[in-house]
Amino acid sequence: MRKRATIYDIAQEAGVSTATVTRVIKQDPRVKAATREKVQRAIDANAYAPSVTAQNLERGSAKVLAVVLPEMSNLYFSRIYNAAYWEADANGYSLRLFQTRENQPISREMVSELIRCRIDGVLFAGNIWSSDRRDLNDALERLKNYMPVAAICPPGVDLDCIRIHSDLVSCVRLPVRHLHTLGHRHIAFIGGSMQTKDASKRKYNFLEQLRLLDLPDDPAYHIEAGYDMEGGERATMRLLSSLERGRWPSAMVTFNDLIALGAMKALKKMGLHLPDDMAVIGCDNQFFCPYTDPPLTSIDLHPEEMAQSAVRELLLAQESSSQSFSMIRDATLIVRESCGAALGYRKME
Amino acid sequence: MRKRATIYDIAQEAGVSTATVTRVIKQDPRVKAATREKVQRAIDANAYAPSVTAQNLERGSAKVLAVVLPEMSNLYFSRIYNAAYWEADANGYSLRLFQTRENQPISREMVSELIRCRIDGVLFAGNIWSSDRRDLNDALERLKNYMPVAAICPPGVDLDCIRIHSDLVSCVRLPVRHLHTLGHRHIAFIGGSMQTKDASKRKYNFLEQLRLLDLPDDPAYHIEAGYDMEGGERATMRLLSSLERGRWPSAMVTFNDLIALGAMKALKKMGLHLPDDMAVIGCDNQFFCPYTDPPLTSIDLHPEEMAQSAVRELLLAQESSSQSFSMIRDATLIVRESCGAALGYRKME
DNA sequence: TTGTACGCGTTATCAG
DNA sequence: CTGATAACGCGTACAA
Repeated sequence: MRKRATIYDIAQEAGVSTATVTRVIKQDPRVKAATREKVQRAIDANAYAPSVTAQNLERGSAKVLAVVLPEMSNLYFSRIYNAAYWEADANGYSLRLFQTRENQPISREMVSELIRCRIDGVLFAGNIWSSDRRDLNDALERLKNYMPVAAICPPGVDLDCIRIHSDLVSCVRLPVRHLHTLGHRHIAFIGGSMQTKDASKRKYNFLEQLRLLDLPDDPAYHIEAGYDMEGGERATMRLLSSLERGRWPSAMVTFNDLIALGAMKALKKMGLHLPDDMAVIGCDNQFFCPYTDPPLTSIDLHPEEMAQSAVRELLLAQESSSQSFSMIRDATLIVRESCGAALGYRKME
Repeated sequence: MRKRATIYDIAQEAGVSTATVTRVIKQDPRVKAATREKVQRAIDANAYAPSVTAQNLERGSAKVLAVVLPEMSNLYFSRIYNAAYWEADANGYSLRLFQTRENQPISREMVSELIRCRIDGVLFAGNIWSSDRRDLNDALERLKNYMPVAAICPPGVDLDCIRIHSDLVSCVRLPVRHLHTLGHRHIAFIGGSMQTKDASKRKYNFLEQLRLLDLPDDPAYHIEAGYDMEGGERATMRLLSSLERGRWPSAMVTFNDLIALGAMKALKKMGLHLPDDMAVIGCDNQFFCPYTDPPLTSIDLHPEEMAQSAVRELLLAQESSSQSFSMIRDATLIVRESCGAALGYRKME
């Protein structure tokens, strides 16, 4: 491992001052061609590159944004990360990822770490909103003293920071209306876990939609399912086995595509055929949706755009210090074949 | 945005020197209880936390590892990242992700950036090995002057760095033997793109296996497919439509699970039924494998363990400067139902 | 037990 | 056009 050359070494070797070396590097025009060349030679000879750490200290900022996410098992989060990464990159910032341990919300240590690292702005996403409101607000208040804070969160979360909301109304209205149009009247909601703000919001909106469309609401039709395939599979088995066949719903709206995947497996195991015997709608429009059998109709929440906006606002907030901002990106229904719509089905009851 | 307190502010407020403040923070026992308390109060009052940037400058290292990956669309890479993240974390290091643009290999700028940031060790993964060997070696040589370098790469890559090899022999031998055992004789290989070291290695090993098992080798049976579902779907259509029905293979080994997903869709579109009409084996054992229809038999390359080893060796190499190391983690066949094995099928010809 | 003074590698300011 | 020098925030000898 070679010893790193410093700006002093270069200055000495070129017989100039450090200031001149900096000027050469910064392409400052007011430096004699001969001098420039001398310095450049020394730089090349030593493969010299200024230390970012020292630059950061001098500048008083490392030009780093942070994104705090629950462990990136779910592709939804890597989409957020990716979009944020390139948006930061485009603005000359780098992005550091902080992962929270297994469903643990933000810890005090993580907040400290964020502050100690002199992060220039932080974006939160994922279900950290379920944690104790007091703790969360404390953490936020502490952070806000030092950096702009943004969150991708359900609408109505009363956090005092830049809020980018996913459209949890459309997110459930769209599928319900779609199913209604196709003639379905008995629709189930297979959701996350209801302690979560996100899931409970969706369930609330779901019931609201049923009411609006004058559809029957059977309490047995909304059921917790966690956030992954296993959860979806189990929840579906539970739902169907707890009801006699005649009371089965004819369609299911799921919290996300992973749950839908599990649900579809359960349905197949029960001998049901999609979309004839059961319609299914997922959420997140993940990469595998076109490749399930049948291809899964889903909702796109546009996480990339949300992340991009978040980063932009974070960067803006650094100067204008307008810490308050709130926007909502509406959801889009992507119709495939898991409800039969693309096939021209129409449910008759 | 509050002005950050520095160690000077604290020292002044507590009426002591900066050295004492440091001692209190570092829990140095040789400091009078009264003084300690005074200082601690000042620290708390200002929510003071030492600047990591300054610490880094002083220490001469930021305790950062880097991992260079092609854009994380493929879950395979997030598994690597995640494992590396926690292993680094457990050792007091943080992990920075550098993504290469759309199939571009390592750029000169990225190498410079790595050096400028005083990264303490870098891990490469993904198909950057296809790039011009000269460029790659230059980049590596340059990097190795400043930090240990590790790579997760196909066996036989003659890179002079810490090499963690995925087992590209077992990775294709296992599926071929499995299929052979089940009575298949006409096996196709739907692979990445053959300019890639990885894919061409696998194809080579695939042919080797056919020879060993005395199976017929039809050139029409190996076909490029890229790396995603679309590629797999197209390749499969191409394969089948170019052959009259009698010459169709009875089984397909695919480069990865995404390709398998696409292939399964194509097969269904052609009216083929799995596993009766065609057996399929994927690679990577991704999360959705148990949820395809039928559940997809796949190979686990154990990317997590490879990443973990890589990080460990990187950390070790910092001191011992033993830059050369090479290990191989063998692959595991995960049998599900896409070949009928779990169902007790046996092909008769 | 505590304080002084310097180094870490840059950049910016001000003088020349 | 170029060179000293202070500052960035912290840790650490060394001294007291």
